Formats: sequence, C-alpha cells, structure tokens
Amino acid sequence: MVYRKTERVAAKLADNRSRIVHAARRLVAESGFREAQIAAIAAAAGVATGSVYRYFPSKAELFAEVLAITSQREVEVIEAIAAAGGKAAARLADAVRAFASRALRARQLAYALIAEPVDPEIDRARLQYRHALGEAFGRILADGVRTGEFPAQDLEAGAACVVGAMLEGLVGPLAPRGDGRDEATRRVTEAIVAFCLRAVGAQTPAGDRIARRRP
Amino acid sequence: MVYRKTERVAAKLADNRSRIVHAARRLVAESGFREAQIAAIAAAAGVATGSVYRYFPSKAELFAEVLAITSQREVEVIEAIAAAGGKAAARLADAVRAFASRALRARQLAYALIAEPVDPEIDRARLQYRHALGEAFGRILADGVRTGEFPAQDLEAGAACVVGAMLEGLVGPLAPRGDGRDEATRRVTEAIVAFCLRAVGAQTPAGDRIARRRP
Amino acid sequence: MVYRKTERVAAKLADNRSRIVHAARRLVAESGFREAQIAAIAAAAGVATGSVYRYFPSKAELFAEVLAITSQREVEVIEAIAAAGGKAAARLADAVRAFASRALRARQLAYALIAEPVDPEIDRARLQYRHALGEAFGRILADGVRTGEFPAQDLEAGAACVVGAMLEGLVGPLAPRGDGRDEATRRVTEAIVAFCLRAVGAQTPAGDRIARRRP
Amino acid sequence: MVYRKTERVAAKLADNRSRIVHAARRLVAESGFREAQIAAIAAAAGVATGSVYRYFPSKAELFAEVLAITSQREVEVIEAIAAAGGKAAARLADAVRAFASRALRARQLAYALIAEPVDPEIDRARLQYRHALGEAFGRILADGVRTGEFPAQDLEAGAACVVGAMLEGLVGPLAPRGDGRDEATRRVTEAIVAFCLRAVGAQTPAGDRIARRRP
DNA sequence: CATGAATGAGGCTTCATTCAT
DNA sequence: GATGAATGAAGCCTCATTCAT
Repeated sequence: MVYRKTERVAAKLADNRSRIVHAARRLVAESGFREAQIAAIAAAAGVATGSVYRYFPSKAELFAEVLAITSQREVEVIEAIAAAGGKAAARLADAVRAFASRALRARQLAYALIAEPVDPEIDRARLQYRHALGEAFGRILADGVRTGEFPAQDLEAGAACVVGAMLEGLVGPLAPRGDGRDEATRRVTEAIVAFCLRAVGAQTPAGDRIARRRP
Repeated sequence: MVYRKTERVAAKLADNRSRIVHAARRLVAESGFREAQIAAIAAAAGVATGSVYRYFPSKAELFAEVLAITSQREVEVIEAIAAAGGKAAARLADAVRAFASRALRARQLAYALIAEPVDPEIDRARLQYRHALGEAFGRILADGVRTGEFPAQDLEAGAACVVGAMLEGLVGPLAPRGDGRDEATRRVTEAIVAFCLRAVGAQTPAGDRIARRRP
Repeated sequence: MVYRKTERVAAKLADNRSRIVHAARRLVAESGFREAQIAAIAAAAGVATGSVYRYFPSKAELFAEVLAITSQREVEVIEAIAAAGGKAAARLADAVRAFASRALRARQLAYALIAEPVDPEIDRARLQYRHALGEAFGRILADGVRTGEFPAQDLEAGAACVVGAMLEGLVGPLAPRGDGRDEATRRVTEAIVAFCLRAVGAQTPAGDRIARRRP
Repeated sequence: MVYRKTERVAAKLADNRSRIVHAARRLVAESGFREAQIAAIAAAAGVATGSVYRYFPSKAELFAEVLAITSQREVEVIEAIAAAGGKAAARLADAVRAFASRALRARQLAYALIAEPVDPEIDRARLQYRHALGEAFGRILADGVRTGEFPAQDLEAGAACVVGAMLEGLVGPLAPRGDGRDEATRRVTEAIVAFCLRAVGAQTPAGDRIARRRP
C-alpha cells in the first residue's frame, strides 16, 4: 500500500482538474468556445486527451463547470457589494462599475460567458449566471425600495433590466472597445451607472438635476 | 419570348432564393440554429442541397442574411415608431411595447436572433441588428433630449442600455414565460417600460411620482 | 431538372449500397467482424467513409443487413429443400448436406454468421437467422412426423437440436478442416447426416441397420 | 518468520489472483463480456487496475483463464457422469440433463461461455471448452458402441453433434426462457435427451418404439 | 508489490461543401 | 441552372495498458 492518498497526490489531482478547467477557461477567453476542443484543452493543460474524461464525464459538463466557476466569481463580487452597508444607490453604482471594469478587462471571456454560442446543454449554466447576477442586483433594488431611496417598482423586472442594460452597454455592439481603463470606457461606464440609477428612481445628484434643465 | 423567359427565370430564381431564406428562418424559429443544417433547409425550401450554394456562398452568409432580413423587420417597426410624431416618452414606451409583443410571440426566433450560439462569422449580423436597434432607440432619446423631455445624457450608452434592459427583461432568464398576451407578461412589459422611462429621465406620470415619495 | 432518377442513377445507388454490403460481407468473411470497421468497409467498397452513412444509419444496422442478407440465402436453400417433394428423411439428409457444403466452403463467414462476437444489437439478426434455420428444418420434421416416417416428437426442440448438431459438427472445434470437398469432410458430413436421421427417428437404410448389429 | 511471511504473501497473491478471476467471471455472468472491462473487474475484485496486470499479461489471457476455469467445472461434471458405471444411454441422458440444468440456471454465463462475442484471442479458450465437452460425451458414445448399446458410428462427429444439439436447444434462439426448474424447460430438456438418445441409436424405451409405428 | 491516474491510439459519426449528371 | 449523392476532415469519447509513487 505504497500509494497513499498523500497530500501530494491529492494536490496533484486537484491540480490537474484545475489545470483542465483553467486551460478550458483560457482557451475560451482567447478564442471562444469554438476553439476550445477537448484535444486542445488537454494539450493546453498538459495532459492527455483521455485524462479530461477522468475529471469530467463529457465536454458539456466541463464547460458547464467553466461557466459556473467563472461566473461565480463575478457574482460574488456583485453580491459582496450588494451586501455592504450604505446607500443603495451608491451600492448600485459600485456594482455596475465593478462589473464593468471586470468585464471589460476580459472582454472575450465576458462575451463567452454572456452571449457566445454553445451547446444548449451548456447554456443552462449561462442562464444560472445571469439569474444569479439578477438576484444580486435585485437585492440592492429591494433595499433601496425598502428604505425609500427608490420608488416602488417591479423588483424582478428591474433587476433583469439593470443586468441587461449593463451587459448590452458593456459587451454589446455599442460597447466601448477599450480595456476598462481608458477615458472613453470610463465615460461609458459612468453613463451606464447614471442610466441605471435613474432607471431605478434614485435621487440623482445635483449635477444631474442641473443637466435636466433646458440648455 | 426570350424576354419573357428571362423574366420568368429571374422570378423563379428570386423565388428560390427567398424560399431558402424563409425555410432557414422557419427552421431557426422552430428549433434553433442547431437543427438548421443545410440539407434540412434545402428540404424545407423544396430545393436540392446543392442549390443552396448557388444562392449563398456559404452557410454563414445564408444565416447572415436570415438574421439581417428578420431583424430588419424588427428594426423597421421600432424605427417607424421612433420617426412618428408626439412625445418622446410616449414613443419610447410604444417602441418597448412593440418590441416586447413581437419578441414574446416568437420567442424561439427572438432568442436565436439575440442570443443563440452560432458561428462567430454569423455573429456579426447579430451585432448589426442590435446596433440598428440601438440606433432606433437612440433617435428617440435624442429627440427627447432635444425637446427637453429628457435630461442631457450619453445617448449611445443610453440607447444600448435600453436595448439591453429590454432584451434581458424579455428573453433573459428572468423573462416571463407567456406568449405576450397573458397578464403576467403584460405586467412585466409595463415594468420594463417604466424602467426605461425612468432611466432616460422622462417626466413620469403622477402615479409614479407619488410612488417616489417616502412612504 | 436534368438530374432525373434515370435507371443509371438508380442503378448506381443500388450498386453503391450493394457494394458496401458486399464489402462488409467480404471483410467479415476474410477477417471477421473485428476487422470490419466502417473506414475499412468504405475503402473496400470504393466509397468515402461518410457515404456508408447515406445508406445505413449506423454500423450496427449495416451489419444487421449483412447478416440478414447472407443468412437469408442460406435459409432459402434449406427452405427450398424442405419444400421439395419426396421422403422427409431424404430431404433432411439433403438439407444437412447442402448446409454443410456451403458452410465449409466459406468457413470464416459461416463462423461469423453463427458464432462470432459482435455488438448485442447486431446479435438479434443472428438469432433470427438461427430461428429461421430452425423453422426450415422444423418443417421437414413436421412432414416426417405427419407421414409417419418419423415418430412423434417435440418438433421445436428437434429442429433446434438438428441445427445445433449441424453447426457444432461443422463449425465447432471438432469440425473438419477441409473445404467441403475432401474425403475427411465428406465423411464427417455423412456422419452428421446419419446422426440427424437417427435423432429424428428416421427408418435408417439397410447399410446403417447392418452397422447397428453387434460387430 | 521469513518463511511465514512468504507463506502469507503467497497466500495473499493466490487470493488476489483468484479474486480477479472470480470478479471477472461474476461480471461476465451478470452483464456479459461487454461490461467486463479491466477497471470494472479490478474494482469488483477489490484491487487496483494495475494489479490485474501483475497476474495476467493481458485482458485476453485473463478471460482465457476465466473461460477455462468456468468451463473446466462444467466439463468435470460431465466427465464424472461419463466415467460412472451403468448403461451408456442412461449416462448420456444424465449428462445432458446435468448440462441443461446448470446452463439454464446461469443463462447469461452459459451464453457467454458458448456464444458471446469476444476477442478472437479469447475465443480459443472457448473452443477448448467445447472440445473438452465433446470428448466427455464422446467417451460415453464410445462406451455405448463398445458394449453394443449403440450402433457403430463416427464418434467424434457424434459427440460434436450431441454437444451442438444441446447448446442450440438450450441456449439458442429456440431455447426455453425458464430457469431450468419450470415445466416448459423440463419438457424441452427431456426432448433434447430423447433426441440425443435416438441420435446415437440407443434402444429407446417402449413408448418411443410404439410411436415409431405407422399410424 | 500495490496503486490508480495518465496515456493516447483508434473508432464511430456528423455535416458543410463539391461535382458529375 | 438544378440535382442530390459523395466526400472526408474533424471531433468526441472509450478503454487496454503503462508507470511514477
């Protein structure tokens, strides 16, 4: 019984699994799902093709996990902001900004997460992501409505709309082409923030009120 | 005689082309891109497989046209509303409602148009659609800002956000499951309308203003 | 409409289909099911791999047909003998001899037909063959019993036993190694014939009766 | 101490080897060769996959041994009956009955032993089994001929035919579906016994002789 | 020796595209 | 031009065997 499940062995296994997932993630981030074939993933992970199947029963399951893991991180960021204290409006703004800066930094990945063509089987994972994202934003909205910061409104629809506005604004065809740090991108991000704040009925700051006046 | 024959031939050709496009569209609407293989499309169009390649150089180009034609119609509807007279807020509301009722009536097609997995090459056509949709909404926004109905704002971003909010609200994972005519769906549609009106800073009707007051 | 389904085209199709079946049959006859992979069959038939799937939905179905066609011929031969006039005993002897001479001439094929390892899905076709073979022999038995040539007996079991005796005697491990025309093989064949005749209770000819006497 | 250890180790080794063989046998009996992959066998035997290769150079050799061991038992039963005293006809009948009752009780295993698709390499073991079975029956036949119970006949062919008749009658497509203890199965078994007795020319009991008369 | 994860060759199947008729 | 059968590259997955620990 020489082959004990020592930490090293366990680590190796976990490492392999993780390397496969990350290789898959990387390939998706670089060239989209199209290019992320099992053989390529295995090669990128430094394992044999068959080894992928030791960790995942099928390609679909692997990708589901890639989507799940990747999006979980995004959702967690938003959830953390949602759960923080302070004004709902400020949290909403922060959440949008956080999402934006992350999405723009890894545009191809964000696109894949959100919109790229995949197997219908894999798509479920994507829907879950957007659902979770919606719930996180929904929590902020609910808080805002409860405290009177925001007017009464349909929370579910509002959350979905915020998510949609964000996604389309950032990943859609009108999205800025920068990496999240250039001026143009910052402007668009702030425009989306303002859009969402108004949309949920937040008391907009003075500057905005002034902007409302006829020129 | 020769002229007539030519005419008839031309008509036949146009007819075939159109039948192929429509067969493709129908298959997509019914079962998504997955099921829309060249052979299936040809069969549905009543032509031979090879004939598809007489009219389209590749599958991607065929689908690009399917997307273009289908979305053009949608865009035209929105553009017509955008170009109509009256308050920008009313037009915005109408446009969202029109989009919603059409999208919900042909959900699978709308999903395919907006989000379903396809070849990256085909995806460009999708982006154009969303771009055009954005422009139509952008025009309404611009009108509203010009007349002072809406406050000054980033028009491009705002248009994209409106489109995104609509799409996510209607086709995303939180979307209603009805066909556009049931009560739940109507409620969601109106919630999206209200969201977008607030988002662009429209002077909301009295009822909404009241809701804005602290409870 | 230049591409009419002329005889030539139809013939070509039928030809291709048949060539695939025969290539498969040949490969099986030469090297058994193991070697009969789709690619090899296609190559042997002079078509592309994919073309096999124009004619057969799966490998299993192709082999089912190979088995069916091949065994049908064998069964027909036996059935013709069964349906002929004359003494049942003579027909039984003829049927066994006919089966033997054919089986021995294409030993590998016979083995594959009867016993070689295949997909369980394909196996059904094999069972049908043996069933049909059994029925043909059963008819002879029934005739013999009806005319009083043979004693009353379990016809189903008897037929199965005759088939089994034949198969084992000819294709089994004790089978002769010749090609059906050498002396040793002829002797074994006649031994099997005698075995089956006695087994069904046929009035054995004088020579045999003599052999029954104590030596 | 060292000696003891060696002894224990040797026992352990023999134990492992035997467990692998029996696990393989069990898997085959339960689900056929298809399901009996090395990994599954190792798991069922409670050893590691690689350990299988410490005891057997290849899958084929393992299965050859499985077949050999399993069939040896069957052959021994038949041989014991063959070697017993008494009338050859009675022994033949007993042997057939013994074979039948065992085969029917473990139908899947019997099928695998006799007919299921496997590697050609493994098939040799199967042939040996049938050969051995044939020899056991052949001994009974030889005895019968020597004592004058049975007429002179080709012993080898006769033995093979008896085996074949049995196999086909019991495991073939016309075989009864029971477990060897139901009435239908008993009837078939007796029909096969009668068939074989007649086939070897045994003096059949009075009832059968009467049946031989013309009606 | 035992372990069991890793290997990777090999097989089946799909489907966009081509081309002889 | 139209036809639709033929093509064959490409991708997923399996599983006997190996080998570092």
